[in-house]
Amino acid sequence: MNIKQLSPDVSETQFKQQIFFALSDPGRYKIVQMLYDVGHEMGCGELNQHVEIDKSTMSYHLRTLREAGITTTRTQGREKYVTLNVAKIEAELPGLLENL
Amino acid sequence: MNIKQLSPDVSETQFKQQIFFALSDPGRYKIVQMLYDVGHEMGCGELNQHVEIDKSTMSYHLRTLREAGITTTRTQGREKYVTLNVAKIEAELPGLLENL
DNA sequence: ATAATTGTTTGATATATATAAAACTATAAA
DNA sequence: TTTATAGTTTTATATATATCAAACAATTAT
Repeated sequence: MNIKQLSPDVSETQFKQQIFFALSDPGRYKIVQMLYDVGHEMGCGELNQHVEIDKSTMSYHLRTLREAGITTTRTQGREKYVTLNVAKIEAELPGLLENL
Repeated sequence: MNIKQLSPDVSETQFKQQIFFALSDPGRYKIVQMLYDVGHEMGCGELNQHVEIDKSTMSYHLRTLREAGITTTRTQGREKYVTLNVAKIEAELPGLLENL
């Protein structure tokens, strides 16, 4: 039994709770699911084609995910590409993503 | 590849999202964690000793969990006992509980 | 019967959240 | 340089959520 099981770090628990919060919303759930399924980064516009929500709402959800450390964003020209931080999520909640 | 992976049932996704919602709150997170760790039903009062929140707030959270199908409640006399529906949760999100 | 207990419900309240329109920023195209 | 595109931020709004005090219901103890 490792130390993590005896007393999980507050920030670890916090990250888990942020993941749970993110996945409790249908829009964000679809975004995360989509990103995981395609297995690579996606442009915001591309994402928007698959998850039909207003662009400002999409931006709001993407910011939530980004600020929680669940995704990472890369800018190229005027487009932005979103990546799901799979390894980071798997480190805390192994097997979660594949069961969405 | 089974049918579930191709098109997960709406209600399954809904149940998952309810679990995520439940776990996004610190109080409910602790309740679920405690119930999982002890491995058997707990009295509400007993739970309240371990998770320090107002009794009415506790009741509110327990109702949320119960109505989401995450827990089951049994009444005996004037006391109530709460059980975590481990099998049901594991069926949708295997490995989740052990990683809280 | 009266009092103590166990837990729920109601009411009030403060805060958080999701949504979308409109204005805005930055880059690329014409 | 003007226009179009991609995405963000602001503003407004409606709804959801968490919290606790107080009243309540039900059971058990005195």
